[in-house]
Amino acid sequence: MSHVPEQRDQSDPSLRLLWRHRTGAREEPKAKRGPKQKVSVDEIVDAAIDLADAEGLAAVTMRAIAQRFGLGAMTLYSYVPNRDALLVLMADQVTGRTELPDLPEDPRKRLELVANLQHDELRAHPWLLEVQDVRPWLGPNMSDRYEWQLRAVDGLGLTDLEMDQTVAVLVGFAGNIARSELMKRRAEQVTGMTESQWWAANYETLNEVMEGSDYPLAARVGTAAGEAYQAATDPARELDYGLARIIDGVLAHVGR
Amino acid sequence: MSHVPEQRDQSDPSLRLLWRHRTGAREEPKAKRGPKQKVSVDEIVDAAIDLADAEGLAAVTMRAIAQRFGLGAMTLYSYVPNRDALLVLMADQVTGRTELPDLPEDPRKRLELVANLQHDELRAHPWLLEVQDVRPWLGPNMSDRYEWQLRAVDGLGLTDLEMDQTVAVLVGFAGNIARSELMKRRAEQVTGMTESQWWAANYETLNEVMEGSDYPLAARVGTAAGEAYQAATDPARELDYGLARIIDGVLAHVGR
DNA sequence: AAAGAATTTCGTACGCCGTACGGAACAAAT
DNA sequence: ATTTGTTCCGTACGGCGTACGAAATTCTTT
Repeated sequence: MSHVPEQRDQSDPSLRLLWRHRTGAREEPKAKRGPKQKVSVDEIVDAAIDLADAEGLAAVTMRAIAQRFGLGAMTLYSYVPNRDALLVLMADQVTGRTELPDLPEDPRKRLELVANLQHDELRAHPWLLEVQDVRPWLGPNMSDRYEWQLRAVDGLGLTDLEMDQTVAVLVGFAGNIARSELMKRRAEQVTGMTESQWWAANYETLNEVMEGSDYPLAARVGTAAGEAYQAATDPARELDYGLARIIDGVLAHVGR
Repeated sequence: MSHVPEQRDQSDPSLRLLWRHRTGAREEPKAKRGPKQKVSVDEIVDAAIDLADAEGLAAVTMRAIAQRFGLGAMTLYSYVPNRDALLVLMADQVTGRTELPDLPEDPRKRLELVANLQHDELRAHPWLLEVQDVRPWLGPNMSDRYEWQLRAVDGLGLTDLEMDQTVAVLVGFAGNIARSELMKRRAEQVTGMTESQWWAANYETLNEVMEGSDYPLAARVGTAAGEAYQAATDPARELDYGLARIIDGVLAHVGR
């Protein structure tokens, strides 16, 4: 008999897992053998998201998740190929939780909405910032998101390439704001002091150690920025300035 | 005898380590006891940087670094309090390696320079992106950098607060570009296929799995972007578009 | 010169992590 | 009734950061 050379399936196994819910109409529940599965992939992913929200991504260990269901650690591997795949599933699943509102008419408002939605989401689930480092994965909910983002920049007069890049700039900026907020929170948590307390505690040491160097602008601007950030009751609006400049630039580019 | 209540030193121990080289003129070499140290903090940090450059931040383990000097793993802890502190030292030390060029007259060129310098550095040392997550630390070289960045946006007519935010936007954008480039490289390394090979290998699966959903814009824009990124011989210039928009916005804001 | 004190070196060990492996329990197909 | 493919999961391996304490080394003090 002739033997077809095995044509190994090069396709990524995570893909089918990501799209498990809306894979083409013909689902085949096809009764499987072995013990009934005690939980579902969705439950596992949800539990992992809960854990990450509550205690950070580092707390999302296979053992910790399994324990939530009274399962052995290795049992998870019959639901998910490995931890990284789980992180991707978490990212897509949590992305699906925020619904995508209708886009306003006003172009500026549209672009603001794209950035703000991303920012709010990242504030609610800061661990997404760390997962992003794994892969820009294309799950169903992330695909929906991307399509929605493109709709927001559609019709402005941008080229296809510019549309993609504009979305990237907006989303990336929102991510940077979220990241800086996260770092601040983490710093306070690790040191056990607020930012101003830290500065007070290290004032002498800093003076002593920086003797010889001088930073006229940094000193002036730094304290100004410090006070402003501290005074701001709503730090979420830290992104207003940068966002305004970016949108100005984009709208000017397309001649509005 | 009266007893002063111990007034524990709340100052961060890493600070003195960071500024070890330019701490106030009065250095006290003050002969210490015990065996001579076989290496220096700088050598350790440099070795760690080499490792990170060559094999990524994950390869920077205490054991691996120690081995480079023929030392026991625990020996490093007499030079550096812990791994996180070492990462901060690495970040500051590598920041000191790129010299800060004179700033051009033209405001636009100044802002471009800030972003490009950051981008080039992150391309050369991608692990900096992961270290940033640890802390926005203020070492000597990072302070120099910040001061230089502020000089670049000084005199444009921005408020102090806006100066800080403008620098943050530029530097953050450069970081995002670097991050996306890094993810692309990593994806190719992990899958063992180029990006177009991956799309080819998963074409069928994607079609099958996305049956039912449709992404008109994403399909059009995605392929356009994909081809463009692939065609670009110099992907480093991926940042041109976003950078131009951001700078447009900033310069418009100050009325130039 | 001898004793004491402070430091560096580093072997061992602990508690984590992801996960490879293989056996047992189970349910469907034969 | 037997085979076959799954699920569940205990055990174990290698790797990580690092706490601890002993040994070695060097300066300070007697």
